Amino acid sequence: MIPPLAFFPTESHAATRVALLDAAERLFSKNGIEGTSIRDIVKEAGTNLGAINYHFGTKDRLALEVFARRLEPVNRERIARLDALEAATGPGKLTLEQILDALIRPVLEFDEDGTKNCDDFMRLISRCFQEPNPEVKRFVEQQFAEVVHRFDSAVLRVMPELPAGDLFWRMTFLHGALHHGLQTWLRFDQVPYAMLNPAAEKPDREGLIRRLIAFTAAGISAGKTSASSQ
Amino acid sequence: MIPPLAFFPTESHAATRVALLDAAERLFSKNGIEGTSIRDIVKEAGTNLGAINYHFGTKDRLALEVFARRLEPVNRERIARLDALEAATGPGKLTLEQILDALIRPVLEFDEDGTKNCDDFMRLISRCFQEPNPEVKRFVEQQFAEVVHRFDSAVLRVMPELPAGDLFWRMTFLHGALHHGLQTWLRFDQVPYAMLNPAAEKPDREGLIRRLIAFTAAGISAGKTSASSQ
DNA sequence: GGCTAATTCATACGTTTGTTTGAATCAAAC
DNA sequence: GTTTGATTCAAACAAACGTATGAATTAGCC
Repeated sequence: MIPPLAFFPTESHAATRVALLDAAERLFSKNGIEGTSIRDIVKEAGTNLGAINYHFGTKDRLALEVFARRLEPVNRERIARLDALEAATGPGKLTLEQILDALIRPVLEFDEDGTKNCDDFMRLISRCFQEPNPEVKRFVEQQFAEVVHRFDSAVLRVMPELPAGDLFWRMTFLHGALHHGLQTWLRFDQVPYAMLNPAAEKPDREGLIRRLIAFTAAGISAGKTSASSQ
Repeated sequence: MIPPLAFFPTESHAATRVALLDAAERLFSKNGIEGTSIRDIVKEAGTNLGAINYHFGTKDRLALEVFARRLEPVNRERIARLDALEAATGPGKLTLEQILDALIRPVLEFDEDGTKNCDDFMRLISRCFQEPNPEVKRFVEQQFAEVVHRFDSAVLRVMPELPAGDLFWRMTFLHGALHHGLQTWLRFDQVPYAMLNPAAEKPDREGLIRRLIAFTAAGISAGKTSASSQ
């Protein structure tokens, strides 16, 4: 019998389905997609091998849904915050820090609505750009393209003197800093060069956001005679 | 017969050995370690399955040597350049940009002595922090710890007013920007949001280095009243 | 040429992989 | 209480996996 595969997250019509997604998310974030077998997943989810075939068909589609389930809400939230910002203050009146806050904060805060397992997915986010799985990669990059386009425009409006070619690379560096910083923050207690460094401290979530914004805002406005704020 | 496994790169006593390393490097960078089978590797290297057992024993040790072969020279070069810099000008007289140049340039330039396949390994570098293989991970982080320690001290000397806790995170962001930027630069022609953005251009190697240094130097000296140079 | 050690090769072993199947179980409707 | 459709389960499939083995082949030295 052909599994009833609605293309994307229809509804969590079965608890088994979300248990599988959670288990896969946790194991993928630890061992990667290729490094996780569907037997590991069903064992962690406390169910059976056939459940994967029934709910997702193949491992590849399961992987795709693992990413889609989290990535879509995060990116929707990013754009929604930017919209709200531009609606509240005039589009030209924004500060760079406000824009970066809308871009960065949803990635670290998207468990506010009660979503659990957010740590596991945050680990996944920083990994998703190097995922070799072609379906997953295409989805991630397509999602990403939309966010980049919106935020590029917003930054350009508050920094009209910045060449667009420069902006592309600075936004690329920003995302690298964001993902690697997030990864290091989440695994702080297991990162040897963090443990060995007595001066290194793990800030709370808000502290990390503040540091990220300070660093990337300065990087994006590099070359200007003075930092954009403070 | 037990394979003659000297612990680390003894000498490339056999052409087959380096052919295997090259092939593994290329395939690992494309598909990850778990996503690459040793059968793929020996096929790419034009040799036989037994060759891996003979030269490396196991796949895990092959993976370790793939990383060690390139990472050690790169990190040696980074520290050597910093040493040379501090020897030439007094340790206190350095600029932040000079220090970052010593940190960033060797990653992008380490094929000067004729090492080929450098592109493949550059792709690997940006991936090595999320490698689940425990032996590889331990090696990478240990290598990294030494570099971080040396460069943290150097930066602190030119920016004595920067709290050491801030420095740790800013250097973390720097490495994220470096690796993700490198990854994007190498795959520029395949990155959809780069192709779709008419303003995005792929600079030459020197241009990428210049942009990276400008961005990270500004980020590290964020909060100061004026940018450190230019 | 003949001996020795190093290297390559074809082949096989036991596991684990993703996927499939068909029967068992469950929930709700009639 | 029986029927129906959805869901779970144990079992099995072929294929691919990492590893091991022993015979061929090669290269260097006497």
